[in-house]
Amino acid sequence: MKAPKSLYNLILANVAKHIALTAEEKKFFCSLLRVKKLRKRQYLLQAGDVSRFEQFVTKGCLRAYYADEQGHERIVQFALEGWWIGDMASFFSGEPATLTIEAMEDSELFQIDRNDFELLLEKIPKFERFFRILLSNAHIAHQRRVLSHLTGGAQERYLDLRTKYPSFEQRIPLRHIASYLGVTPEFLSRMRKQLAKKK
Amino acid sequence: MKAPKSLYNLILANVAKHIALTAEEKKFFCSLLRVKKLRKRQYLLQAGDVSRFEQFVTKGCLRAYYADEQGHERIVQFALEGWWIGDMASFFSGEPATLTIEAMEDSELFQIDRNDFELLLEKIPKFERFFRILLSNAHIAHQRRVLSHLTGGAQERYLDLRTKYPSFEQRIPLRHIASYLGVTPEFLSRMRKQLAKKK
DNA sequence: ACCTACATCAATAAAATTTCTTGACCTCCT
DNA sequence: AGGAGGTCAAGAAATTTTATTGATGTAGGT
Repeated sequence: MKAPKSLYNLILANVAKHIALTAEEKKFFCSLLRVKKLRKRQYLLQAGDVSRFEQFVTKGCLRAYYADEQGHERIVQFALEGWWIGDMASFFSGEPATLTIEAMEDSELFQIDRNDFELLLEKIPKFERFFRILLSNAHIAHQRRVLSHLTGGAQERYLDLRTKYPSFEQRIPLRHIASYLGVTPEFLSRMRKQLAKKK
Repeated sequence: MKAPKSLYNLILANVAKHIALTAEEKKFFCSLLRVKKLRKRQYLLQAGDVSRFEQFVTKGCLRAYYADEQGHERIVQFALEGWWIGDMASFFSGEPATLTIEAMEDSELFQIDRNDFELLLEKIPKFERFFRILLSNAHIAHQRRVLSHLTGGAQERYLDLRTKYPSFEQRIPLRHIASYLGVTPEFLSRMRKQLAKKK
């Protein structure tokens, strides 16, 4: 270990939500993690590069987005402390990433490398379960998002986001929230004004 | 070719300063180049990563520096349009880079990859000469810099820089110039005040 | 034909960040 | 003792990034 203990506690607590590890196992797991620091606006991953890591955020705040040729960005995920983020597709397949991941604040992450990841699953099969749960949660959340786009209006999505993640508004620039919601920053700005009036 | 012709002209002109190429050779050379775009503050290379490319700046402005553990940066090179930049040590040896290279403006580069570089030298041996000249120029400049540190004061170095590269002051933040000169930004600021008074 | 829900573009305002300058006070060298 | 230069803290200035607003447009639903 070469990171302060408290950081490991954060990720261990995250793991403990789904599987129970022995002291030995915890130690082994932590030994596979490496710390990565990013400055604000720095890319963790750029579309086109291969993603060799999955990561867990211990500090800061990142966004993952697809960018089309015209430079239009569609944000698909935010990640704050305690969240996992990465381009799974590229990580597992070894193909170039389609996602770009960028730090929105100075951030710190734990990274686990593709090989160590395999090693981990081999040594501690319980992690299969852990990552399955992670993935399935992500999948469910994704489905919900798609659904909300099909059924509801932007205002509804905005309110949902606000109640579900109240901290976002304080930490994430509005234009990024707009991109996440699938509207323009201008429109989000107007929506907020509306809502403020009503109350 | 997939970049506008004028960009190729810039790099071809640079090459032509030292060696003459046939149309065929030019075409081959250009075919090995790939375009890389960087946003302001983005790293081209981070200390610790392996540098797989050498690059030629077609737009923007970058700096290369060593950072010590305390985060102190010592700038060793600036590169504007028409300059080559990279961590040769890492490029040739395959060892992790000790230099960090960062864009100071949104920038565009041509990159040539290690393998293609070898290929180039093999196919067009004239490039041996070209890169030798490049290297030796860099070497000479480096020697001069060391010398100026041993003999002269900071003011002298500053004035030299200003006459040699007048454009620097307009494009490069003073604190970077200070770092390049080996003084603190505060001290540089005072030196400038002094000089302004005298004239 | 007329809403509603949203987009675009341009201008401006407001906030945040980065850069530069200054003052006060060291230190080392000769 | 004086010159060359450093550190730290505070402000001022410049630049960049974000957010807001107004004007105007479009597509789909009723």
